[in-house]
This record gives sequence, C-alpha cells and structure tokens, in this order.
Amino acid sequence: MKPSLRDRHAVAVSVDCLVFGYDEGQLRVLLIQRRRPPFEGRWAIPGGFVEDGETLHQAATRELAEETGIRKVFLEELQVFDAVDRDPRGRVLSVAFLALVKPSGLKLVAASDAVRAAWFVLEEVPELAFDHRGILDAGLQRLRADLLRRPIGLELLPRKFTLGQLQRLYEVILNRAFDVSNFRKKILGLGVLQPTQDYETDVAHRAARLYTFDLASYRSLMANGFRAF
Amino acid sequence: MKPSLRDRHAVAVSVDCLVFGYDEGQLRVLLIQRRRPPFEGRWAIPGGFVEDGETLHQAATRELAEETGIRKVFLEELQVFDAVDRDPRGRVLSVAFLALVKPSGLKLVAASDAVRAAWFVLEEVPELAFDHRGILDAGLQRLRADLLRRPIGLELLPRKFTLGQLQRLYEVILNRAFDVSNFRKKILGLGVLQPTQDYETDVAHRAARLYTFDLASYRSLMANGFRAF
DNA sequence: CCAAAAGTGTTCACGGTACACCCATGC
DNA sequence: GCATGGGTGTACCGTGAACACTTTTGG
Repeated sequence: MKPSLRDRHAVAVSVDCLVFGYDEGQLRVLLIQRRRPPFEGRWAIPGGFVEDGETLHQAATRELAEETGIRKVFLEELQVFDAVDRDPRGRVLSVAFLALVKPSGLKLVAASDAVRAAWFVLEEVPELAFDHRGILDAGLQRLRADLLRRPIGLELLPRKFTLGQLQRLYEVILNRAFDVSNFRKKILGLGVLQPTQDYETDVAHRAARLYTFDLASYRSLMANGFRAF
Repeated sequence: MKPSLRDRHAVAVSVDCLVFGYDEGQLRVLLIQRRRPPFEGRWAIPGGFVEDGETLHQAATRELAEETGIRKVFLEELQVFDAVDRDPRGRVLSVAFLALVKPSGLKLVAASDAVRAAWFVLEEVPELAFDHRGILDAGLQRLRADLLRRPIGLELLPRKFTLGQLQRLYEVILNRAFDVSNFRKKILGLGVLQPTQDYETDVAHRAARLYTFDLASYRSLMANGFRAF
C-alpha cells in the first residue's frame, strides 16, 4: 500500500466478541476484566485490534481464543460501532461480532489483555468499558430476533438435548411462556430435529427423549425460509 | 491518538453506498463510473474513504452527495466487506450501507471521483469494480428480507401513492404475485397507511385513491413487531 | 400415592388464499 | 361498449392458541 493511502485514511480497527452461553437454565454473557488502561480493571466484552493480513472474522476468533480460551464457536458479524469518541485513546472503529457457545466443556482461561474471564447473568452485568453496554443491548436484540427466524438456539445447547431444554431456552431468552404441546408440534414439524434412541437419566419424572440437530434438513429449511412463532 | 496505536493497527476504511431506487415499475441501482484507478472507467457503487472525525453514516452521506448529488435518503448499515485482497492498493476495509431513495426529483449530478452517475435495472448491471457485485447481492437479499418485516418499501415511493403502486413494488422486488384483494386487506390492516382525499388522474380506468404513510402508527407497529406475508 | 415433567389429542378462532363480482374511466 | 385496473365480499383451509388428559419416573 502506498503510504499516502494509509496515512490519510487510516483508522484503528478493533473487533469485539459478544459471547452468549446458556447454562443451568440461564442466558449468560462472557466478560473479561481489563488488564491495561483505558478502563483498567473494568469489565468488558472480549476483543482487540485487527492485525495485518487477517480478516475480521479471523481476528475475532483469535482474540476470543487468546483472552478466554474459547475455540470453535458460532461467530457472526453484528454491527459496527463508530462513535468518534468511543475510545479515549482516539478514533477506534469497532466491528462487533455475536458468538454463541455450547455449555459443554466451557473452560475459561483468561490470558493476554484479560485479568479474568467470567460468565454473567444478564441482570448482574456490571458497568462496562467503552460503549460495550450498547453492544450488549444490540446483540441481545439480534439474538431474540434471530431465534424466531432460524434454528440458532441449537448453537447454545449440547449435541443431544431434550425438547424441554429447548423450550426453556426459548422461554428464557424471549422472556415468555410457550404451551408445551404447541411447542413440540411446531418444532418437530420443522423437521430439523432428529430423534435419538437415548433418554434422560436420573430425573424425578418420566425421562425425556434426546434429540439432535439435523444439518441437512436445516439447509433446505433455510433455502426456503423459516419462521418459529 | 498516540502514534503507536495508529501505526500498528491502522486500516484504511471506506464506505460504499448501495442505492436502490424504484421508478417506472422497476427496481434500479445507482452506479458511478470511476474517474481514477484502480478500476478506472469501470462502473462501481458510490463510496469513498472516511475522513477524520466523521462517523461512517456521515461519511456515507457525504460521499453520496459528492458523487451523485443525492441528499436526504434512508441510509442504514448493511455489512462490512473485509477480504484482505479486495483492493489492489492494499488493505482497505469497506462498510457497506444500504440506501433507499424516492424517485421524485432524482437529479443525478456526477462529480468528484465519478465521471458519470446512472441508474441500472438489475438485469443490466455491468461488471463492477472491486467486490461490488457481492455488495449488490447482499443488499438485494437484505432489501427483500426487510420488505417482509417492516414498511421499508415506503421509502421507495413518492409521498402520495396508490395501493396498486405499492403492490407492484412488492411484486417487482420479491418477484412474486399477490392477490389484489388480499394485499389490500393485509396492508390496510396494518394501519400505517392514511387515506387522502386525492385520486389518480388521467388514467384509462377507475382512478385510485392516494394514500400517505402514517409515521405515528408506524412507530407503534415497530415497537411491537410486524410481519407482511 | 404423589409430585413433576414428558408426551398426546381435541377444539376453536383467526388469518391467509383463492376466487367471484361490481365500479369507474378513457378510448 | 369494451378493456383495464380499482375496489369489495365470501367461502375454505391450515396453523396457532388453549386446554384436557395420559404416561413415566423418583421419592
């Protein structure tokens, strides 16, 4: 690149990964505690600057692994945050990503710029660094909208799950109740769930059948269009 | 900003405005012919580099005015395009915006980096510069999805319009037919259209009533959620 | 036996779809 | 009077909402 182009139009670009996880019947956000200024010690959404030669998606994946130890997650562009004064160091443009992780094997390993990494229930999220509260709000809105349009909720559940778990996930995230019978009919009618031969164990009531997500029929469903509720 | 931050993480950032217009029963895209390399003489989506101290939205508005003379339009973030080799000059990250303009008073004034500015029907769009074909495809998909979710189509029509015009707009963009009676019922049932006392003139059939868009009820509709078809 | 959640069936109301029909205007 | 598109009414069907009921398991 000629120096002129970079000098005249350069902007520092960072990525921020808003990570949602679902565990113990609760939707949780992954936050890190900042090791360095600005906002040293304050909780924030994991992220960092884009390096030369990597795409934003790659940068987001890398930062997530570095700061929290999380790998292999669903990761999708959310929105750009570009208020000119959003970073006290100067003009920094941030591309926010929305990430969804399965609860199984969630071993958080804080490192790099992060002192700690921890999951927070929405109601207990502390004051955040930068404009990260805005990112969280935007991401939550997007998650709720997406849940109704595509089987994105499955990214938050283990490989095998019961319909009860899935229903509770919908109820918790959308903050509304569903009729058991109607929920089953609707979800199974979509044809994206594959029943297995396995059942729940050690529960104080009739054991529920476990289902898995059927990728093939998911694709054909998306090709057409899909609408839950 | 400390030099170190800018030097190490700076990326050239541009905005591109994908502008759709609807006229004579056709959906059209606004393109400009590039005055300078790279891709000199090639048609492209209007856009340019972000200047210091302006937001992306401001930059998009400015570039659109400079290159085409268009002002006051609906303008919304579409998506970031960040392939590392998308610009032969080096790493340039582009934030694409989706713009919708009303056909009335469309005076195109090419200037700045643009030799010409012109409207193209989708089928006649030539080969485009950079990855602009991808931006166009993404924007079209977004426009179609949005049309079903919110009364965005009204941004493409003049202030007063007939239900027939609106229906044709939906049919052209979504490439499917709607039953006249059902379309009227559905749209009017939403309550976002205000009937006026005016009618079409000089048509070889019964004159159609003109409607306007009611912003107030639109807001309450969005607050809840809305679904056309 | 009881509590608790899985799982099934039935009824009802609403909204989308299809289609038939009348109205107004220019040529 | 005929073609053209505006505008209205109705009958049917599928889907979602509400709810009653049975099944299985642990305590």
